[in-house]
Amino acid sequence: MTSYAEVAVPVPVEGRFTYAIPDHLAGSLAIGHRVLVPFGTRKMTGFVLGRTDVAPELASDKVKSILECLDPEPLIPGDVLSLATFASEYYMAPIGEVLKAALPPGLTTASDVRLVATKLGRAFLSSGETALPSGEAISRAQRALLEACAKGSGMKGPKARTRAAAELRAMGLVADKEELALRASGREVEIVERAMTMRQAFPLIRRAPARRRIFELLDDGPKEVRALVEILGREAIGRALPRLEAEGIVARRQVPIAEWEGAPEAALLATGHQSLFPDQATALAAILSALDRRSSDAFLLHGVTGSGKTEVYLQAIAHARARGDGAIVLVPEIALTPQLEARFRDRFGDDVIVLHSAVADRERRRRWQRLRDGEARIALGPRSALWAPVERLGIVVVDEEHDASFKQGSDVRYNGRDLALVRARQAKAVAVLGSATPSLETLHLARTGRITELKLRVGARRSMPSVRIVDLTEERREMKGDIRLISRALEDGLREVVEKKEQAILFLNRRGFNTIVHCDDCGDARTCSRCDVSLTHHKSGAVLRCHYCDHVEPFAAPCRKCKGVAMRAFGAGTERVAELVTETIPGARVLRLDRDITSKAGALDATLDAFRSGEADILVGTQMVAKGHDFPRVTLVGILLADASLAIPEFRAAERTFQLVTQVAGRAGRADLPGRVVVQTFQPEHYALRSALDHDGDRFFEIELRLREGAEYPPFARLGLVRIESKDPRAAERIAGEVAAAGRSEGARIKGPAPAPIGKIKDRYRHLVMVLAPTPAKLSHAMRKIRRSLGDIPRSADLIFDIDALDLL
DNA sequence: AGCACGCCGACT
DNA sequence: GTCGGCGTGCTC
Repeated sequence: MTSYAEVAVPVPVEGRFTYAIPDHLAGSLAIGHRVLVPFGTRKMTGFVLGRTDVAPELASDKVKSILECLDPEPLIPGDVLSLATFASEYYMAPIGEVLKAALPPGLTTASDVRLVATKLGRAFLSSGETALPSGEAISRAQRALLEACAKGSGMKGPKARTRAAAELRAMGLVADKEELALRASGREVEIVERAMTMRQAFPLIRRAPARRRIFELLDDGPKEVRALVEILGREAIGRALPRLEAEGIVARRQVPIAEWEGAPEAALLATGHQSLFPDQATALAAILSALDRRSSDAFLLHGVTGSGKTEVYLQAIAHARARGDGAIVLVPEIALTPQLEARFRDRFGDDVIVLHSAVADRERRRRWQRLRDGEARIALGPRSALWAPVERLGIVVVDEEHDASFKQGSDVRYNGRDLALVRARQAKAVAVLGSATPSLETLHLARTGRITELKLRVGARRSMPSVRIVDLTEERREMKGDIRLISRALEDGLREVVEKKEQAILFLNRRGFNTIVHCDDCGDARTCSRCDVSLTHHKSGAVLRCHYCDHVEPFAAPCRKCKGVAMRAFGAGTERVAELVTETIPGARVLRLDRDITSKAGALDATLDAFRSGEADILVGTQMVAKGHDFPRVTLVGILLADASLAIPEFRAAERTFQLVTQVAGRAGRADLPGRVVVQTFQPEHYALRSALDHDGDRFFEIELRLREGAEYPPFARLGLVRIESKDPRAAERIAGEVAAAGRSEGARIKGPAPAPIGKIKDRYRHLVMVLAPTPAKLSHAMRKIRRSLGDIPRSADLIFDIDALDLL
């Protein structure tokens, strides 16, 4: 009897595909195995989700067979697979796509067929003949194709399937070359061991220090070649080891990793614990007790910057590790917080695997494999680290849980923080969400008793900074309608900082030089020709840039409306501020930190290092400066326009502002150097600002929760967003109407349809429909119904279903 | 997503 | 006459 496998294929089509299992795999193929399958005209890597003996309800000639099993053992751990299944359903994303997002890059690539020139083909080209020895002539199209195939690694794509290609193939001038899908490495390690005794070897290596050193290192048994390389360096090993081997002094061999007992045991007991403050100790005790009970409790670790959340994570993880459990730690952007990585590294050494996208694909696969093999048990990384194949998961930490970067903005629109809670629950692991400014969602979970809130008040390492508010409305009145980018109060503060050789951070949530450029003749703002977005003036290149599509045009280009050429620029971005500060503060050395700077590789680290080591006095930046960097000499933080983020038209604007201002202000001051914050704003009385500056998070949460409850917005409802995009504005509007109608007839609470706040990006018109439901299950049901009930959607339109959407622009 | 198939305009 | 444009439908 034939048996079948349900296979997930990484394509954006819903559902699983059923393949027949060939006899030779019938005994071994298991759930989680990676397989090569024929898919349409291609071969693709799929994942076995299940096995069945029931023949699929398909014409039998349609059922194809699995070609190969790609790994000796199932690649995907069971718990990751079940989490992926959950995510696929919850976020309405095809399972194959979820798995693609969950695994390190390269493990899901399809095999590639390329058309390459054969030896005969190359010989023919270099001979310069126009006809083959057989007398057969070759057409111009054939020759062009042959030349293309002879270049580089050959060619692929539709051109490789033309008639000319078939003819060349028949003549033997070109051939298909198949590159197989990636295979997991054989999971073997290369080891070296002694092949003779010291007494025998000694005369041979006495006068060769490198060889002698290697031999000595093998005294207590075989060692991994990799370990020797780490100790003595690649060069020394490269020279000495082959000679030792050739002389029969040592032997090298490959052993399966499972049999390799020389692998160093990861340090189970971490060292270097800091002593804890009472709040930290209480919080830790609660977490440890849950760990000991294996009770899958979830906690909110709520504490301001400097209250010592990281130390609690570290000790909780150390405890889990001592019990033999693994850990996952999610951070917003690991690349922005090298210090956090260093602390984990100090405490846990090789037991930590850092996974971020800056790591090359090969290395990411290697690290992933180390976790899979249980060689390291702590995964640290951004959102995607959620999927790390950590064995026996004991604890999941989400640091800065409110951070929007945990929500993936494309493909599978999952929220890493939310899935972390799911994964922890499934694994019976403890979850710890940490933040100084928790999301309303998490806070609501705590207030309704579904997770336990652990509060950390400020520790002795830091005192609360003093705050001074500059009311820009008043400032404008005094300045007769003009406002200064940097108020007198802030300017004085900066001067003082520079004089005292301390440091300051200036925060402005806008890049560029001038933010708005108007035509002097008709007054029209220069907007992007492809997006509904004002262009930003970047002085360095004398260009206007669109921050949504990166399109640039010269500053001097004529107005699109009236063709006028006189332009006037208003507003300010970080670039302008940096210049202004350099001009107005004598002796100030200024660094800038924003995406314009960090788009160059390594520039971020270089800037942060330079500032930390005191090469500059003032750091001007966007929200990047708010992330968890530790700058001990910063005593002044200036927030240039605190209400900028309040102007964003979405219901979370106040929450974002509160979080941002709190985070930025938290950069100021240490116990020994008290900090000051100068805040410039047009709305000094706004509750989000007031609460942030009074360090009164509770007040903010009470007000905001009441507003959300009144409006029945999250966290008092679940929000799904349907975004409709099309090059055709009328089609987008029409479909949005249909979506809203479908939602209403399903009984969901609908807001919209409406043009998106950013009505057009990259020449695609955008409309939004918000779907609100009381529970996740009901939201899911409504969204599914909407998707199914829609009639004919032109292919040119895109429908994006975003569950628990954060980005409403 | 890719890829094939299919039906209409400018060129060897 | 064909090469190639992108609309449409399918992938076990």
